[in-house]
Amino acid sequence: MRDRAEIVQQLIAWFGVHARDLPWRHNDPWAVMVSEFMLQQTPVSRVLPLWQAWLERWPTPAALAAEQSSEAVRAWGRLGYPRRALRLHASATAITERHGGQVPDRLEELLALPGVGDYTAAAIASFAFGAAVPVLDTNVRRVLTRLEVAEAVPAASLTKAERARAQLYTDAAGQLAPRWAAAVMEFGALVCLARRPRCASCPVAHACAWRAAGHPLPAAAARPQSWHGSDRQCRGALLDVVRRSPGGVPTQVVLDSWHLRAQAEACLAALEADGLVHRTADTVTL
DNA sequence: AAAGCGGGGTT
DNA sequence: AACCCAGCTTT
Repeated sequence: MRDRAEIVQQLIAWFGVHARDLPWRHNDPWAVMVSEFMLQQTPVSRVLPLWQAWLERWPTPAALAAEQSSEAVRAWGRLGYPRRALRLHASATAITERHGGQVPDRLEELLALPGVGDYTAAAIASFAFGAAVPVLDTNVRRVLTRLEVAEAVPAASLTKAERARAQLYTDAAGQLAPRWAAAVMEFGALVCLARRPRCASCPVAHACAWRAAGHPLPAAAARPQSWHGSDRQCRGALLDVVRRSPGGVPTQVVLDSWHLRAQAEACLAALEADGLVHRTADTVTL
């Protein structure tokens, strides 16, 4: 019989010893929210310096909402997925207008904010407000899949079974649910690693079905679109040219920064449609 | 369910 | 060169 309460207790104990001292863990809900946006598909090490600069400049949602969204895109720099900057700015505006400038604490209200999905809503509710909700990020999905399903990698998309499983652990944690949420995520990030898990220093190896099965390898994953020459690389290159030129850049300079004219035209149009750049007669601005 | 969206560090 | 990273939105 699986003793989830024991696993919860052991990983919380592990967390007490090994948790990183990440700055957003002892800051206000807005600071937590900014960190969650930046951490979407982005490693902690790259987020740390930008998060600090962002909060010094915009310490509240109202402060960010008072700026043009283009300033948010510029400050986002090369963190990646710049639409996150637009969505964070739009969320700050919504919080200022609809929530009196305070980050909401209910899942339903959080989910209504642009750029906030299931994971981010649960993370803010748990980490900033102490809500007893499952927080299912890529780390937690991997940990629970290995513990109970005996597979190295979770399914491509979140399943009902995973949600139900995560809920069992949250229930088992009781009052310690927020602590559990932080602990199991940290455990996935530091020990139960995707590539080379450190099973020798795992406090719950005794309960791991994947380990018991002999660490079967994952099925070969589908190849993503190659980066070199992709629209994503093109968009990033074009946006970087615009971002580094206060006051705007001639359209021709932007287009000439990419080696394929047709692709550059299409990507610039897409960036404009996304609201990441704006075009006047013959110049491009943020 | 699958595709599109960034960028950089690690292996 | 492939893999990975505190995902969200649209189709």
